[in-house]
Amino acid sequence: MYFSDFGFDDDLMDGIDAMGYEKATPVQEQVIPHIISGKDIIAAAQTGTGKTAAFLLPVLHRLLSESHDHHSVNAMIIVPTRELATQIAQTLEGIAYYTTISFISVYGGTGGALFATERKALEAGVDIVICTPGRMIAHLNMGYVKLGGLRYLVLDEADRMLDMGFYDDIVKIISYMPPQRQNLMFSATMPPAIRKLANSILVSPVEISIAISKPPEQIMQGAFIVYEPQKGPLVKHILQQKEFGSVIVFCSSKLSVKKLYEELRRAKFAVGSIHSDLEQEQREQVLLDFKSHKLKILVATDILSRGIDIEDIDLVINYDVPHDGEDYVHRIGRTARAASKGTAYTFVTEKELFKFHKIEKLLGREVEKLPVPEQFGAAPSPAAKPAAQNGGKKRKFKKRRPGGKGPGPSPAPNK
DNA sequence: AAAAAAG
Repeated sequence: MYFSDFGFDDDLMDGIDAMGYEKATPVQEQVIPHIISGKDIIAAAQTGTGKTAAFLLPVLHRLLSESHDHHSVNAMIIVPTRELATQIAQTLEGIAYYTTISFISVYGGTGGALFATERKALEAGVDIVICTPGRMIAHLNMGYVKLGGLRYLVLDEADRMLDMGFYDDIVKIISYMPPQRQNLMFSATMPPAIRKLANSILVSPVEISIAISKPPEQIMQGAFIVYEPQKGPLVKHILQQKEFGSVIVFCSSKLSVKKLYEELRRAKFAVGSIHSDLEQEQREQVLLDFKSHKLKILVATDILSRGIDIEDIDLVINYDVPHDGEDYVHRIGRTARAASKGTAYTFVTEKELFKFHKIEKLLGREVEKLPVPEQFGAAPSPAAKPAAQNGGKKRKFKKRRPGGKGPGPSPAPNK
């Protein structure tokens, strides 16, 4: 199906053409007609599937083809991270270029001048607002936000937002909205908490499921089973191979990001880092530098694992094993965008083997174990299971009581 | 079990 088949507004079509969009993705094909017909939607869809345009285009089309209140916010898109808000605003800027639609992104970490600009827009009315929850609540608390004409609510990365503890914030923001509105909810996964949220805000929604929780086939996945001290030298070794262009190295904590960033910086790599301890201005600058290839390597927390679409990343390194399979899929999905090829390496220490096996289970296949180059010394055996191999080290798990009954675990004593 | 988000 082509975008010209949806009957979009002419000015909107000009923007679509200018962006080079031609064929609709499966998500777009399924979601757009329902949104145009006014239905509430709950969609299981991952990033990189064209999800953003799937909700932006029909909402824009409806705003353009129906009369709406110019002295109110008309559509609100709530997202989990500031970077995602910025990215959606950029996409919107492109496709709405030839239209009269006004929009603003509203998120924290920015100074007084920007806050005042946000306030003006929210007070005077703006067609589309893209926001993170905290900053929106700050504005709502001041009482000047005009939501009387709000007719569209989009919750993007809903599962992520709940993970981050935004449930109450979302409910609070919605409590300011008129009940007559169209609700669109997008989530990579559909755990019970998402169902609950959906039940409480969606009205007889159409359910759409496209996402299979699997990474694209064209990503070459590999894992290095290593000892912790081997990680630093190994990552430098890989980064020195000149065949890679842009690389993202994911760590599972801010501390780990900071340490690795310092180590790579001292080794004279063109490296940047991004995590929530940085000033918003730095976060944005680093991302710009990375996108413009001034920085070839970006060390990041999971702040970048979801939703962020950066072109030409050909290698993702998981310096730490991600906390769950979903995070893994999202992280490595940063590479091989738009059907290009990509490589994803994961460093797995003995401690993380169990976690990694769980991820492989979710993937439904084993990730190839790559040999650690000899110069880094002996590595743990890939077959090692934390419980099976403890080469002389202290046993970490509890000994079964001698009189213990049956094969089941004995009750753990309260320590 | 960690990240992110309001100052």
